[in-house]
Amino acid sequence: MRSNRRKFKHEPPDQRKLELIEAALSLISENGVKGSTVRDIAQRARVTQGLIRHYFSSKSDLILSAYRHHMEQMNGVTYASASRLEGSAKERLTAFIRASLTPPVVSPRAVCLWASFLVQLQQDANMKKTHEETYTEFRDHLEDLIAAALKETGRVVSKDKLRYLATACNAVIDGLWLEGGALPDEFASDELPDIGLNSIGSIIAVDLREKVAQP
Amino acid sequence: MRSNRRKFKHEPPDQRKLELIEAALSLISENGVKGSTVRDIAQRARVTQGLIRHYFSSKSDLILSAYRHHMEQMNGVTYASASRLEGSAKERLTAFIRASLTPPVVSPRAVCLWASFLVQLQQDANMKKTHEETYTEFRDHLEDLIAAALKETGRVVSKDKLRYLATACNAVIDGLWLEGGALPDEFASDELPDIGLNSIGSIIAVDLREKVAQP
DNA sequence: CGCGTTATTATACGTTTGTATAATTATGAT
DNA sequence: ATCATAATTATACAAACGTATAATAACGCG
Repeated sequence: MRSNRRKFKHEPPDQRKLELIEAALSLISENGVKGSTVRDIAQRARVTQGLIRHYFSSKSDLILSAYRHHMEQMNGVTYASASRLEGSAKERLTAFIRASLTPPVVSPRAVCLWASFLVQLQQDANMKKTHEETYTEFRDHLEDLIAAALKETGRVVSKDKLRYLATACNAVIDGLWLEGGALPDEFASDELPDIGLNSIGSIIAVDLREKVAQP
Repeated sequence: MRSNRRKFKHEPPDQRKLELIEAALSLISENGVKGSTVRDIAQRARVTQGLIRHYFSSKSDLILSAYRHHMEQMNGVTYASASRLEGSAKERLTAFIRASLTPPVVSPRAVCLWASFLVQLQQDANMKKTHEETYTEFRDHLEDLIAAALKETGRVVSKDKLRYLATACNAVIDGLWLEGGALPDEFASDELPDIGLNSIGSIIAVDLREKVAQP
């Protein structure tokens, strides 16, 4: 009897794992975590469902891996923008804000993923831990950049005041990020970073507006 | 033979319906939409699951009703704060921002509900319509208040500039709302409206501070 | 080429889910 | 008190779900 079995290729384990994670993320952004079944995820990755159990001990294990991967990617993009610059503290802060308010960080996908994962955070202690780590990391990074930018202009602020400013700036970034991702058609391509730089500039009293190229 | 059947009381239909909606909302804020089964919802409302089908044609009908109820309530609280004031435009804008950044609008429950519903918006056309209506309503309300406050100080801005300012202010409110709800322990009771009033005041160049408050 | 290993497919199982329908109880009008 | 009606409970069912296990095909190594 002829075999009806699907043909398949052995992929390097890390690559297959990544494919499953990518399939999971794209589906979760569309249907949420509970709305993304292991069968759906396997189908999108073009494998059969049993394979998921071969690479991940359970569905929630896959979800956690996908969450970590996504957060690392988002934060990575943002941090890289600020750290590869050799310029002034003000320029690094500007680059950081700009990266936070530009695709791929700002995107419907990212907002939907954030919303989908939020529900799980309440129930999965491992995810909650990952969340707190990445959030604190981002917030401290922003606080350092603000402190450096203020110092650069000769200003010294108390620890409390610095925390206050970082919280406000962080909220502005989050808000713009949220709106930009939730309503992608409402904003012109440069509008979001523009609003962000102006607003944060107002809050910390540092002019972050980027000048037109000098003659 | 003695009946094992549960005793029950007839409730006024509207009240029972509201109880089911409240049970649904509280459960959705904990477990998401897909994570809240009709059995769970019925149990929290202390009725049996069949009753849900008696009041709602399907689960998604109940979800839509719950979403509408929640949004009306949130917007209602905010609008009431600004409209019952007879004071200046600046005072009304301040009250509006303050209400948007104070419980019950700011709360873990509200943020979780927002996140849970966001996923459904992509798939349910009725919910999407309700969403766009309530969002536009809020945003226009804010824009009107900003316009009035600017006019009060003798300033006139273009339509585009006004839209720009409203978008930025809206984003600040959203961001602070998000952070306040997601991290309720990070903020002292008056910190959130304080940051909001300062930041928005900076953006539109109107001093909204009610007292000497900045640390 | 043959062979062990493991990546992959295929099938099966028990539970939960939304929905449908039947059976009963409470309530208000007569 | 009785009766009709609406509210509520109880039960049933097919589909979908996460998980477990068995079968097979691809691959690297001798």
